[in-house]
Amino acid sequence: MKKTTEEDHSQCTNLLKPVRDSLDVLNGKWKLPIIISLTFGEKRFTDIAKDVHGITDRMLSKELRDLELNGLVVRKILDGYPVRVAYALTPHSKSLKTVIDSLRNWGILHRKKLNMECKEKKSSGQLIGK
Amino acid sequence: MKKTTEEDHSQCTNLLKPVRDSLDVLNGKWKLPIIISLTFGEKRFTDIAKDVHGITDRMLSKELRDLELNGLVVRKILDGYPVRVAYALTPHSKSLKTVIDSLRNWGILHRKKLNMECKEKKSSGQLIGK
DNA sequence: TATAGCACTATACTAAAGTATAGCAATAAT
DNA sequence: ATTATTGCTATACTTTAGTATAGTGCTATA
Repeated sequence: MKKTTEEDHSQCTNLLKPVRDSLDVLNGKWKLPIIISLTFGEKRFTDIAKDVHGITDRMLSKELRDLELNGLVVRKILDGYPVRVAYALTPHSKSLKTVIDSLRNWGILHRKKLNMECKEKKSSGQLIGK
Repeated sequence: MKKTTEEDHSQCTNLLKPVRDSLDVLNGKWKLPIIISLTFGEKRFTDIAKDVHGITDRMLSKELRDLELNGLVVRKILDGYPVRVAYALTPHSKSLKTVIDSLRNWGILHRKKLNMECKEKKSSGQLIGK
């Protein structure tokens, strides 16, 4: 193994910095799922909740506020009585498409790998606990 | 706004499921940064710590263990005295490259956007507080 | 002999993320 | 008249993530 150089380190920092900027905005269990739900068109609170299985109202409410503050979601008040609300993506959050696609593809790959390992263990009798 | 259909919902679920699989493995502030550090070659504990600015030894130790369990990192014991350890990516974690690239690109875009907003506010005198 | 590096672990703590449960004001449907 | 729906908020809580600080046994270097 060759020694880590200053050169390597600054190259690494260059890649790291923008990735961390992304992670700061997208962190947590729910933000990307909410955005994904909205990629299929603007939706109401309860419709998002139905898509994003397992989220509580409190979390959905909080995360939508966070996303709005970061300019990733807009809250639209639909005119008419009673007042209804819809959430939609912004052009900025639409640019997350490639991020979402790459995570989707990797997720599929990862699950495939897990299944393969599971089969291997079964056939060699190693399947003991977690 | 058209009503959310069953069709839409199952399409959404299809996209959501693998993304959540990815997020489950990659969640938190440190996992991707650690992996990024290792994309520049296998490294020792303290070298990773230098790249991933701000991480504590405890976190690094814990996250490396997690990543190892999930098959994203291998721990190599280098022979010789004193015993030295190096961490390296696996083929599986190398397949995260597209994920990392897309996050990097989006991070750059996001920061550009923030800077623009900041300038706008300055020029219209709205820069108050956070 | 002293100091620093390596690869950690231990203990104790704070802060943030997330859950559970309930309620509310308005309207719509039965 | 009753119940359900919508889009939330409030309170209280648990769990997980992350920080701070110290220490260990070893070796290499000055």
